[in-house]
Amino acid sequence: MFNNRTKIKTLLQGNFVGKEVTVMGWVRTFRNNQFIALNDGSTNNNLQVVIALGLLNDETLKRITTGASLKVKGEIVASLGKGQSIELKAITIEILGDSDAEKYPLQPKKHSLEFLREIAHMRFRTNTFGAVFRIRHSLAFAVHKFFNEKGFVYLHTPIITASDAEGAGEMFKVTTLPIDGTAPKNEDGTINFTEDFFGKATNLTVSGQLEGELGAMAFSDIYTFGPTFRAENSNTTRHLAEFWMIEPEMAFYDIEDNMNLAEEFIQYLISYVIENNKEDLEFLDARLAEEEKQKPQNERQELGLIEKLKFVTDNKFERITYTEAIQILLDSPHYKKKKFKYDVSWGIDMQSEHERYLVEKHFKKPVIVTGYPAAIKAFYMRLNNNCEAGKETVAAMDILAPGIGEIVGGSQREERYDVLVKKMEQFNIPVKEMSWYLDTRRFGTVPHAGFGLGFERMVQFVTGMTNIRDVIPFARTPKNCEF
RNA sequence: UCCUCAAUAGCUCAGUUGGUUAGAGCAUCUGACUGUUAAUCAGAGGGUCUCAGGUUCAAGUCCUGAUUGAGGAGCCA
Repeated sequence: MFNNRTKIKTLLQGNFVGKEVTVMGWVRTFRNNQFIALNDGSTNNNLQVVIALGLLNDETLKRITTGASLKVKGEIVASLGKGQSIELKAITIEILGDSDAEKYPLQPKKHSLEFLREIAHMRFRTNTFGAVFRIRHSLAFAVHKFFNEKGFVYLHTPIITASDAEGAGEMFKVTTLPIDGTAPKNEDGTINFTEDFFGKATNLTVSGQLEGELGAMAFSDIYTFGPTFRAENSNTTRHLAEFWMIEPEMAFYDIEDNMNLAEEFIQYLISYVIENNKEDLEFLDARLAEEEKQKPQNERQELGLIEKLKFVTDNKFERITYTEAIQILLDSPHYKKKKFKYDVSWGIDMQSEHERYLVEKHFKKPVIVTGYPAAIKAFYMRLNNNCEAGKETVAAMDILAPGIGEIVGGSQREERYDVLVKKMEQFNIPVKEMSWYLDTRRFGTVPHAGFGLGFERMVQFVTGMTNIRDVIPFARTPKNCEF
């Protein structure tokens, strides 16, 4: 029986002084042959275990090394030392698992994030990653809580898909055919997929949106939350080959409703973490402040992490149209001094530098941009009424966050059958293969909208971690699929 | 995929103009120390200088290529 122990979080929160308890955890440091900093992952804080002189023989003392796992029975007492309010006076100590100090990679010192990434299987045991992944959990839980409270249905859209019409980037192929060149071929030399497992070419999903729309046409409001795959050769701090995405889809919503929901959603998620991960946020806040100190003054963030999060929950997001955004850029001193690498004019797909300027320099808070040119956005986005010829726009919305860039991409969907089919033809989408999608527009079509939120980018925003590979347990990126 | 930069002890990094035996802090090991806070003090061990070529009397240092990593760009969430 192991489960009669008390978690360290519980001990530090409650009033246990004078009580006898059993704790289990891993040694973070062992000082003076007397003080163990024990951590069990329930909280960022350690419990100090005190060993009285003579309790253990020398041989056992030597086995208490960084990383070893212990079972300690003892009495909770008010701490004599200054760094903590309570500590555990050990009665018995059992070493559950030794940790060879010469080989254990984590030392009681600061490690670089790059090094910890290489030992991702061990990095959960550090303060930083402990905090990051407890927050990641809280965010995931809050996602379900938010939508459940609003009556949304959690829909599991497929991970293996035959639809290649989404156009959201390169896909990973899924097949059971041999890859050594002996796969069955058609007369023209292409692979004969009718002999493949599914009888057709299949891929890992790049988005659950199209299937999500089918659900919304019955349940009114649905959301998906699952893994998503992109085979792009992207080497950046904000892209992964395997990531998690949340895609709500709502019937009887227009673009305005969509924006309201997305804003409320993001603010809810942040508030949940502020309330439930106070210590983890405080740790990350201090860590970030320390890092900021290393930077030259003009590159430093104005707000600390917690201040930034509170600012986002307490203030409305800025809402502007694409046309207004372009005008702001054209009027900016930055543009007039020719500091943009890429030119600005109506119709361009805004570059990172443009989005960063709007969010980080001009507004200094999350910005929702709507009404993008139809030509640069996906086929399913609703064409706006009364557009000037040659300046057609769609009811798209992107939410841009400081430091992260695009955190949400969404739109009101094109519900008019004729307009949608015409759009698909323009975008070279095979109308025939997509008839299941078009059925929603044939039978009881309604105005509807939805968006996709990159979960890891959200975790980045909340934790202040600058590299997306540090907010997912085991990052999959080009040339990297360890563990 | 493109651009820039980097790779030296377990980790973080120094290594001068190409020159003799490649250094430091932390970690580890040995010893001391029983109210420590990434404990402290004394001593010791620890190197295929990423890999493959090349230039040179001589390469950690210069050149070419590869690999890996970081930052930026594109693609996007």
